[in-house]
Amino acid sequence: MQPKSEAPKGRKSPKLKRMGLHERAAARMRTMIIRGELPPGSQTQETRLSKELGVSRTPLREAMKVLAAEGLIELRPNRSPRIAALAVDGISELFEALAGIERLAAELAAQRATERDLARLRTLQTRMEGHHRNGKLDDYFAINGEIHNTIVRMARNTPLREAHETLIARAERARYLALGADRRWSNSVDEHANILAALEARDGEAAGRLLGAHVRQTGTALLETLAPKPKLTAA
Amino acid sequence: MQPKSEAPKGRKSPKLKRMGLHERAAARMRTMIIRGELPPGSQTQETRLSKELGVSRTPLREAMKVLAAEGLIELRPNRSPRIAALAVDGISELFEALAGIERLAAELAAQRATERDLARLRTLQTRMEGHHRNGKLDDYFAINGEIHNTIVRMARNTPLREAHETLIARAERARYLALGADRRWSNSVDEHANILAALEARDGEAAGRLLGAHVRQTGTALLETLAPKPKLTAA
DNA sequence: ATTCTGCATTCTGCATACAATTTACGCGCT
DNA sequence: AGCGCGTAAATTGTATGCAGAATGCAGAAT
Repeated sequence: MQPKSEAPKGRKSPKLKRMGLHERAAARMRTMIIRGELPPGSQTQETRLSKELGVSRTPLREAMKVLAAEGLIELRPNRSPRIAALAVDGISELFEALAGIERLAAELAAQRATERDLARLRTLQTRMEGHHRNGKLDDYFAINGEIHNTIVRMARNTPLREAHETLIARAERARYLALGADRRWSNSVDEHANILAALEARDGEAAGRLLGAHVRQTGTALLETLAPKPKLTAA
Repeated sequence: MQPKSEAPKGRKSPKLKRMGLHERAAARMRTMIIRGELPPGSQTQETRLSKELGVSRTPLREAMKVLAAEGLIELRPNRSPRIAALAVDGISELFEALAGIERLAAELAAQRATERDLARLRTLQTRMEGHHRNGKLDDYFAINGEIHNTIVRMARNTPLREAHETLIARAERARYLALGADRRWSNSVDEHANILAALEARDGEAAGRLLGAHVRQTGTALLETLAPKPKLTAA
């Protein structure tokens, strides 16, 4: 991941103008993979995809390398790239790693957060609670993710943030499968409130412990909704 | 994620034969960057490098994307890629993140290590102590790194292992600068012994704490030897 | 003397063409 | 009929050519 670039994920960013073709191809493929339009385990043909995306094979291949580094696709020599499978084991490991990273981030954030950071976090929390009350699922999820990203940024550690970003990309994918099946809104809101309180108290150990547990629970909840159909373990 | 773990990083792998050109270019550039043959902050020209490596620009550009994802080079639109600078801040953050990851790995490893894992670790520790007594610096470092990697693998968490790998690549680079300036051999050996003991006792908290502290100390020791010449902060 | 402007050069970005490797199919053999 | 082999089609990997952007330089205007 490029250390400097602000939003390489192209998440509805207003300035899509100044993006190279391979970046746009990568962004497009990312969302396609996350949304399941490219099913896990399926094979991709360069010529077909390049026509579909309206670019030539050269930038497409470059995009493939990027996505492979993010763990979204799997590259084999002289063979068609495969969309990475999303096995249950993989999801479990993924959220475990994510929980560990965010725990560390929270510990550091508790030490380094500025008042401005905390204010921003409070604002987000308030907004999220609003969306929670109004039942606005999409907005709720968006703010929720932003809170996690904000905490990670508050840790003021670039490599950590980058590692987090790549893991988040994969997690989004799993989350999309359980689309809105997250029935633990209330728990989640409360947990966020507790984490915020710990950060404000500069209690890094507690903040880390709470955030880690929160992420782990999110993962297990997600796994439970996916449990009835574990067919995702593509060969 | 991927059930069958392979070694896409091609770290001096014995079977270099079946590697694509872009992989070989990436591997070659990796070592060049780690060894400082491509100085931090310097710019790379595609045509020049492609001639130097004996490949065309296409696979070289693909290799660039991979290295950028690993954080070793920095890509700017329509500009020459730059070898990532190694600022003091960056090194500090890097080892901080690395310490966090390895702490988590040790905690998990304490739960999941098989007897075989522990036996392997004991063997490595013995060998390392041997190299330590004989003053064999290179071998010592090799075994040392292998111990860390082994502990991370013992955590049985693929995403975590992958994140660790990319961070290690950058750390190797910093370590190369302080080449052998690590005067804390004895400390390091003892610390490793304590970590091993904690793992054998299945005490995850202690193992994590010890390993994290160990990595942090390695980082600070490295920074101290680099302190007199902080010129590495390329613009 | 300095700065702005326009042009020429150089380099990146992309597309296309070519080579190598894999996969598919059909023929012949057992 | 089943299996193995060889050839052809398809697909990935690599090289090259061309267009657009950035950089450097020269000259003119202030």
